[in-house]
Amino acid sequence: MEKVRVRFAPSPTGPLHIGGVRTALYNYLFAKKHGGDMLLRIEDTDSNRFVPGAEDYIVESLNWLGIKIDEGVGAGGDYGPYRQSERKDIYLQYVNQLLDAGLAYKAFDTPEELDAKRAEIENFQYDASTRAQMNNSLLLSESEVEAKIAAGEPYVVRIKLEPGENVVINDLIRGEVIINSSILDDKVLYKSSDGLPTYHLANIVDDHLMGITHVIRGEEWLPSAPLHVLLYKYLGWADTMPQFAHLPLLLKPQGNGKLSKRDGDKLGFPVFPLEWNDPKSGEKSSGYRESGYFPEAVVNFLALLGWNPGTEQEMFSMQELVDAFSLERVSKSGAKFDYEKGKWFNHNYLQLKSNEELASLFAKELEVKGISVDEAKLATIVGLVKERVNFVSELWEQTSFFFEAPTEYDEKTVKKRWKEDTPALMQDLISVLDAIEDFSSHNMEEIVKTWIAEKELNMGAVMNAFRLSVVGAPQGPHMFDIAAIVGKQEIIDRIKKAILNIK
RNA sequence: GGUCCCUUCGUCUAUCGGUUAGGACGCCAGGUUUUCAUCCUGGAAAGAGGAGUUCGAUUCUCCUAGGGACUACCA
Repeated sequence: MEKVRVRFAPSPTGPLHIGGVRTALYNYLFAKKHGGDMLLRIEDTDSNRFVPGAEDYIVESLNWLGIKIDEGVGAGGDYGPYRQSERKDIYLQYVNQLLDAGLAYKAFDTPEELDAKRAEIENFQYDASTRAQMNNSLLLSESEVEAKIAAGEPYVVRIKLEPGENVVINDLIRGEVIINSSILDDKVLYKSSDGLPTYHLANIVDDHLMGITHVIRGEEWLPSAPLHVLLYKYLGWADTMPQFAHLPLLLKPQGNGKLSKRDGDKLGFPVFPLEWNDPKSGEKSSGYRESGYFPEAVVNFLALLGWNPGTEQEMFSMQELVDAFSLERVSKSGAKFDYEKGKWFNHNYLQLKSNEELASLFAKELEVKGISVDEAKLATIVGLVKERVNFVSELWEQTSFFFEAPTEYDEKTVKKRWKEDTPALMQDLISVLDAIEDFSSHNMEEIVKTWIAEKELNMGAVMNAFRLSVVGAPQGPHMFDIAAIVGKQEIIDRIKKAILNIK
């Protein structure tokens, strides 16, 4: 079997969105599963929609996620250039081939004329039934055409489709899809205005020239797949046409429609892998990376949206995904994006990180707050609370009391746990704590518990008031672990402060 | 409107004619705990509707309904 070659071919019209990321991921998994190559091609044939920075953004995103590019933009290779805007001459050659073969023609209709036609005729379509009413080379003599072009009249090249043919697409996910060519229109393949082809032509030419074996793309391309099949045929490449797989779409969690770039942060979660600052509008959109997601979590989460291994395993490393992946197990229906599940994945990956690794990430956040803590100590603290959080950014609210004394005390808890005799009790606790030499968690616990037992005190009354004094709220890890880390003097100070300030 | 694709718990999904329709997220309850969280245990929760094929349909076929995509000199 020939070597598998797949491509991810985004258009640099803005940041990559999460659906595009999944398409890239599935391409990558498929390629690696079969020992093949993953190419990155930039489809910048629409000069009007080009956005500066988008290409770098795409490369950086894939890099962050661990989707490695074997060939193409940012990686080089023997089939370049990999930017379509740099391949003008190549496309022109095939445009001419189609023109010469009578499989395409030049059309001079202006956008205004086309709009007028669409307004005039309901469901107007530029095809075999209407092209005779239009302004194109099929109706003009060669010299007339040349004269128009010489006069600088812009034109487009349209494919000349024959009606009544059933075009069969053998989709690896959907099976056989049959579409009649009569419903297709004479799509524009090339624009003289900028000398660039449209997606359809560029895509087929590049996939062919680059030896692409499998085209794995979003379902939005399914309706134009027959056009692509026909183009392979027109260009004489039917024998080596790649296989197609149209992926189900990622849908909005609520409401209707597919997830789109324009959703930005409106949905309450990022739709981009990395933060994006729009150079035109100045608008900033959040990214998964900046929101504190681990790339492994994003990859794992995305992989399972539309694909499943057929087993009950949910946690997958990239390598495990590669090993388990198959297009047969990609589902056919669109998947609503479930942000909650994404958080759960991040939670799980966070648990897998070492305390030291998390501490060093957390240290950066503390630095911003002007807090510097010994890394070993910080690792201990993180270890105590990490199972409570989904993100490193949530660590602060779980640990702030390790670094600063509470400034207020949770009202409900005060009402419930701070009774008339509590100040006296806390005063006694201070004496007990003050007398402890080895202020380790275990030793402290033994001494305090013995004291409680001997004095026949109420464990809950002591411990809850103790916690309220130190933490300010009814939460947090084991009380003696907290106390050992915070240290004797500070603990005593906090209890004193609580006695003075509560009520 | 037209064409195509799709349809199992709220969500992601398993099931490739015979199952008490399974798992996960989320939700609820109970347990553990000095608190909260974690954790453990349990629970509620699904085959869109209608025909047909079959001894037997969630599974195959058709119709209806619903959802989605496409319908640009955008990709």
